[in-house]
Amino acid sequence: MPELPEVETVRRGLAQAMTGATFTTVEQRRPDLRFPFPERFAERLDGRRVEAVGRRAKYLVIDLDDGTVLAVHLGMTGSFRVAAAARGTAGGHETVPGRYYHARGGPASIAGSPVGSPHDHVRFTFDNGVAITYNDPRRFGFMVLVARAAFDAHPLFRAIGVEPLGESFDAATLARLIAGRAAPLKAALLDQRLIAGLGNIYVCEALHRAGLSPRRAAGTLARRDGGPTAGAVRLAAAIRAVLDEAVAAGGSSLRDYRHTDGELGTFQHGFRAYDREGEACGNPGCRGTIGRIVQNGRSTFFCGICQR
DNA sequence: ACTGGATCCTGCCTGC
DNA sequence: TGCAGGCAGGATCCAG
Repeated sequence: MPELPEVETVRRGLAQAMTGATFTTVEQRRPDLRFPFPERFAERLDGRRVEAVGRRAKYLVIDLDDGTVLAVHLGMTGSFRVAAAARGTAGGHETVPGRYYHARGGPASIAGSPVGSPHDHVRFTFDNGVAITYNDPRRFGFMVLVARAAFDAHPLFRAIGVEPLGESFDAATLARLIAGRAAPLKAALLDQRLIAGLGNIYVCEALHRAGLSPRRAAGTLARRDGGPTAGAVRLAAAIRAVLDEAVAAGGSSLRDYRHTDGELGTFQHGFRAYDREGEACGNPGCRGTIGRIVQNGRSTFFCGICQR
């Protein structure tokens, strides 16, 4: 689900709501998500103050005042909803997360019930009056507690690759990462050990913008001396551009993704390839049509005419 | 080294 | 109308 732009949007919402606040209640409604919750999860959070809400790849990284990090992965369908502190009267009850939305249609339902969805798995409350609920129908998400000092060495995080919006990501870095690789570009860009945070949507979009075939061997974007080809320069720029634009739009809303305040991201309207099978390729001067193939079990959308 | 497939889950959409 | 099957933003594991 959520790829880098969606996780970054969630991060901003959580940072606004919980930075500086102290956990007063942690209600854990089932023993596991994708993995079991950490031992004594609620007790270990209770009374802790949130120092910062960060992001690494597709993980939310919440630093606590005792040197512990609460790291959260949203999987495919995880979401947080923030119910604001009771300043003013916003209707008396909060809306409920986890409603499903059609990819192209409007909301299937907006009205919330005060009871809560069966997929609300964790509810945090804070001393500033904020309540934050984690909802995850498919339960591919998970939460872990890690000592800050051990974070970089943790098995989940030690192999994570470069941040594509970070200063160190450029064409030269991209070329170095994929030099010598025979795997298709699509697979290489989805590999979190190389570049962290891209998923199916933004890989399709970046390759389309760069005019590169998802089937092409990744290593062909590195010159023999390891430097970037013109294609690598285009791809690095396309990755950064599409992520920047998506973050600015608050991410893409398909099915169940929403901001922590319930608003929808709008970048799905900016898709040029993803989920546009049969539609005209929008690249300048190209008269091709977007097609769909399956690579590594995932749909790839691309134009066979201008993506070489 | 890479690919394909299965797996963890639930729910929506399509087609029969 | 019902129901089975396919598919979905992630990620890991295994066999070949």
